[in-house]
Amino acid sequence: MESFHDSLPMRLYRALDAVMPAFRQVFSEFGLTEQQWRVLRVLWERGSVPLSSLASATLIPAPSLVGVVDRLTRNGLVARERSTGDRRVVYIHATEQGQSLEASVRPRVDAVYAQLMDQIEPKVWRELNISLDQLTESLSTNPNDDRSTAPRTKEA
Amino acid sequence: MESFHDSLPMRLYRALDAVMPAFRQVFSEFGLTEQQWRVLRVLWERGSVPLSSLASATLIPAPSLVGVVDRLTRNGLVARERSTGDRRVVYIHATEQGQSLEASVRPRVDAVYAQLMDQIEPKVWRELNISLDQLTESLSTNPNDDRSTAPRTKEA
DNA sequence: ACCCGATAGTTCACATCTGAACGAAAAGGG
DNA sequence: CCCTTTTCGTTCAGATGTGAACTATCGGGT
Repeated sequence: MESFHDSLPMRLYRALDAVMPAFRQVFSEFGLTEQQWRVLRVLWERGSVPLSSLASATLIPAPSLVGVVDRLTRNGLVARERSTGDRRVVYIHATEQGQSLEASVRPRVDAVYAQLMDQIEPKVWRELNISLDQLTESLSTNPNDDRSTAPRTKEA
Repeated sequence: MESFHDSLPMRLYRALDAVMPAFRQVFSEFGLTEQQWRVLRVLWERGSVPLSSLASATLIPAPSLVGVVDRLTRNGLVARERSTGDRRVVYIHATEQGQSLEASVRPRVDAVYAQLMDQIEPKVWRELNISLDQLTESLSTNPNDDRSTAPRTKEA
């Protein structure tokens, strides 16, 4: 039997607690929060993105994302623009100022990431990525399957 | 090179997003939040615990934990009691009502956990646990090591 | 006994999460 | 074309996260 301390959720939370502080320190040096950085990171990569897509790409729930975008807008880093086709959709894009921020922040964050990878055995790193993907994949494919009647076979 | 989507933090967040909703649904059936359940879970296991120990055991930062304990106290599930020896320390323990809750909640949560394990290949499950532990271990042991001068050997 | 640095719990300000609800606009069916 | 259902962004209320600061208390050294 498994104790609370060794449960999967606690293991995941501990891993994040070990990984994230180093990144957050860099973010704060540029006046950014973790979520604000995630938003910018996606906008740098994709240009203009509907808010709903931004939510799924950043893993920030929509109600939270509204506030994050509000504050980024107030700071002049991003802007909203309502779609002309589907007027329910709101596109978010980085402003000039938001764009230019990439050149200064990215290298610093990438350095932390490289340093992170350097502290871990490559073998562990690979297995960790694979296991995490398989976990997420398994759960999102068959969330509430009835395993008592269905065969254990993977249908992928 | 690795995209933002495939970075380790995002993988960890996605895993949690896949795992936790099923648990939270059970918690809410009993009027508990995830953090409240974590506190009770530790108190059931250890009896009376100083708030600082409770913080590290539940991975809830102290300032948040104060509020969580406040609300649990208001609901009659836990109680504070100041240590007689070191009067800075505050011990938290479950009340009768808090204790009795275990019998109804634990089985439900354990069932979700069993169902979770059932959706994952045992091999993946084992490797995931091991990898997560090694990651956390590596980062908490040598947070800012200079790997350029030190040998890569593990000192454990 | 007195001073000082460390510790435990707390408070504060601000940002984010969680789940429910809401209004506007679009999509689908009769 | 009207009605119903969905979808998208948003708002709301309550709970939690994050980092700084503050109080009471403890421990060590003098």
